[in-house]
Amino acid sequence: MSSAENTVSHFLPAGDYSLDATLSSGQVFRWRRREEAWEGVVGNRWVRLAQTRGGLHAEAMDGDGEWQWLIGFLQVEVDLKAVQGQWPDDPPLRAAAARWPGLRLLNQRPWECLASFILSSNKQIVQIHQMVDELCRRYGVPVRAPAGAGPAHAFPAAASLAACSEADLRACGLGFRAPYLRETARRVAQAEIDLDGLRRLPVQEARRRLEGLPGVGRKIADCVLLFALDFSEVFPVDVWVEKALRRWYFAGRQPTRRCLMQFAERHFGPQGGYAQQYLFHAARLGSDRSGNDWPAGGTANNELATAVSRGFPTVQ
DNA sequence: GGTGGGCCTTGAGT
DNA sequence: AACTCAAGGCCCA
Repeated sequence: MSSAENTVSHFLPAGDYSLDATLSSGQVFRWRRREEAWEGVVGNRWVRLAQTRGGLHAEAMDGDGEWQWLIGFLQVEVDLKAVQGQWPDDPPLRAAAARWPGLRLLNQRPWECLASFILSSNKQIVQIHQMVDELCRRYGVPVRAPAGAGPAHAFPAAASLAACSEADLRACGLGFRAPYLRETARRVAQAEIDLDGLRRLPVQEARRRLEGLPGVGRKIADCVLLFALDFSEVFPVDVWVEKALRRWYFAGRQPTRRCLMQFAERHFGPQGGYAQQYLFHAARLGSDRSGNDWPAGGTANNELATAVSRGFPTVQ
């Protein structure tokens, strides 16, 4: 029992969980690192997380003693080695798994995930943080948190954002995304689309319905399918992942974007989403300011990785 | 029917 | 102080 500020503590065993890699890997946009811990809000609960020996230390406000809301979000019970065992055995994935042990996919609530990624278009991660924070501060329900703690608002309900004017949303810095978010919020609030119900559909149909929402194209639909709707095979291709694929799997060739998508779908398999997260992390963090590429000493690795895609047509 | 380019807002980084 | 660029979507040729 923590002595501070009426919080309760819980230990989540997980030998291979990297809080730093997971919470900073661009899946979620409102976690804040404070001292040696991470603070955020899951649903309507404030929580502080810290890496400890053999697992995670969680601290929340007094509750009913149930922690499933957090266990489910963090996916601590997923067997990471088993997931990686379903990957194809290729050098970039091997190297990424070795360099970022414990990088995990989270399981987000669909509405928050969808809304956040509508805001992500053509924005850097820090800017997405700012937009989401401002939306939560203005339109999110306050949640109980220790005095002076990090974010203390739930993510705004769809109905709350649907009730905003476009100008209200632009005031949060959304720019041209404001009307997209407003209209999508309206459709969700009025049950014109059932986000949770998409889980029961074939992936192509779920994707098609998401792409029918304004501000949602293939990339953002795929993020929601993977990060919130349990479609573990979905492989979102953004600019970073596209760079990674071209560099590490198609060195010296110029595949079309469509070709890359087909290769990814075929090559990475039923746990392709997890593979994508590692490649994304590697592409984004793996090259330093001097321009050195990753994996280090990459020539041999690149040749091996390129061999993986050898014979795969780069046109059509 | 698929592809490529311009445009859309904003602010952080340089 | 400009200027570029950023986990894209949309519209058009």
